[in-house]
Amino acid sequence: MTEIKDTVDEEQQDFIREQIRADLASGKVDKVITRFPPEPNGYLHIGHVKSICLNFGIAEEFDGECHLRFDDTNPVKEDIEFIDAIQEDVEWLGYSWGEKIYFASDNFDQLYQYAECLVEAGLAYVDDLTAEEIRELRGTLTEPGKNSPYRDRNVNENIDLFRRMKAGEFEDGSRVLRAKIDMASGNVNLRDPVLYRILTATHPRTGDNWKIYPTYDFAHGQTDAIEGVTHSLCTLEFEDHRPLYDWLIQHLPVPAKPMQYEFSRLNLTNTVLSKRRLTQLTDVGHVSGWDDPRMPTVSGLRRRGVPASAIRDFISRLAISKTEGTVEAAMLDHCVRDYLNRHAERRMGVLRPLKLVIENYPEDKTEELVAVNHPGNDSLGTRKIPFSRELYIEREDFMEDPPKKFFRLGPGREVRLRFAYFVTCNEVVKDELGEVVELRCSYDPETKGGNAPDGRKVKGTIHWVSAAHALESEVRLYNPLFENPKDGNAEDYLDKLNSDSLEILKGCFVEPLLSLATWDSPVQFERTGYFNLDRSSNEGCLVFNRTVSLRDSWAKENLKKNPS
RNA sequence: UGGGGCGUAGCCAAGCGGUAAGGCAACGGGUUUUGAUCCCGUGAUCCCUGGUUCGAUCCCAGGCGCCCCAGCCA
Repeated sequence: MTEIKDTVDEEQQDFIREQIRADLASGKVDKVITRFPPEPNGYLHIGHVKSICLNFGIAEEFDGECHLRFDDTNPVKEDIEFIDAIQEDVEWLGYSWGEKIYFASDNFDQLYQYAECLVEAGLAYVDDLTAEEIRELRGTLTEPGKNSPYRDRNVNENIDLFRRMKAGEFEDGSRVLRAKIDMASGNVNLRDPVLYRILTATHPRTGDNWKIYPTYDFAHGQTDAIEGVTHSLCTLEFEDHRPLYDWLIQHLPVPAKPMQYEFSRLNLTNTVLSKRRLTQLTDVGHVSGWDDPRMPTVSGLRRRGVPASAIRDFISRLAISKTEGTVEAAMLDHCVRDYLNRHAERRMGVLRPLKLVIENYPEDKTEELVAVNHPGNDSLGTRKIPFSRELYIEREDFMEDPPKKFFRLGPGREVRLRFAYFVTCNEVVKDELGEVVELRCSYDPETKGGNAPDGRKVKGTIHWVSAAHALESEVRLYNPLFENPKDGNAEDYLDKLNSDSLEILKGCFVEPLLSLATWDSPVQFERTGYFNLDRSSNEGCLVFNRTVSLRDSWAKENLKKNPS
């Protein structure tokens, strides 16, 4: 291990940055303004992080700014809880939005004025059709739509009706404001899209002031323009909306002409990244909440112990492109391990304990052995670990009838206890069921620290914990939400959930120093994985989350030999 | 003959007419008081077919495949 480096930021190149460089060079824009526009109807997930890193990242790189903007145009779905959670997540990821947080709802007055402009210009009309009727007249993907009978109302009548919609004179759903574009367009978004609808709901910010709310299409581009956004970056599914985005900007007296560019969203294997589905998982109770450590949400990853830097590193290895693909979860795991390997201090913890008694070690003796906190980074120092006659080792580090290539403990075999002594197994104690319950061993006092003066080598080194000093704790192991890489996208994804996604281990033992653990101080339990303290932990019962396991080529080889 | 996109190794991708970067995964090997880390090594007739060109992953034409759109969701 040579240097500790969290991010490697070379000049990133992608078609969006290329476009920005060109716009800057040509003088089309002199300051880049982007925006991250979440709708506060759910928690942020790692897919959103791609957009966050892109938008905030570009602002940093080009010395511009990125607005955190809540796209709060639909009060029936949105909630203050999500507004707060989203801010916390963006901040935790390491981005700042300056003094001002933007809300689409800040512009409701201006947006309304713009709508009247469109009506005045004869480019929008109030339609009395029901939602079903509108759908029927919209045509299909291969057949053109038909004009609404209300399409040719005169300007005065439209203005009057629109104002009365605003005044709350009409029922929900009874009327909408539509743009007058082209019912025969091949692009369905241009077949007189709805701009305003009547909604009776209390808005998180504007309360009951408004009876009508702008749709995404009407609010988004105009809000971009009002805020001075220069590059409005969104995902591929909005590509079809760009003509409408441009049409509105072109026909309205907006202060700027933002441009929309689309990139592909992030898809990850073995999980699900659809907000609708994540909402369902939490609502139905398949997981404990939005921050369940199995969730691909920012809060879930955080609770699981994934550092923000690792997430950002992962995103930075992704490319911004227009090709839709699915990134393997192994890529994320790699980034998490890479960061944690460099930063996490090492500790010892025994997940599935097996008692080991050193018969030639004094009953009343306790030694303090020195262990390094990080094998590749001396600056992290050392610590002392108590050692005594009775220890716990990992059950899987002992085999009664071990194969040749098994380097660990077995009857008559000698191994090294990490940072301690060489120990040899003399006797295996079993209970009445024939299960191994204890190992009787002897140690070599000459091997203190782990080296034999006579040059004798052992092939295996195992971790341990002193029985009298260890802290009992609970350890939670997490596995993917879906065993099959693609099942998160399956129609019946709920039926395909991995029933082993959470494994709770009780009666684990960890070294005493772990009493100082915190949720944001990741540690490596040597030879097993990276862990952090769960927020449900308390003094009476420590609870650790396994963030990610260590790579295990031994286990992998065994899996190949006897797949089960 | 609806519209809009996309197609480079198992996965993500660079490439912008001069003869296929990089990362992940996988597989070998070395070091190792974590079977971890680290180090070294191994993989492509660029969806197909024609055309333009001295030369095409890149340009043109025609196919094929995949994705998105018919919310008063975003």
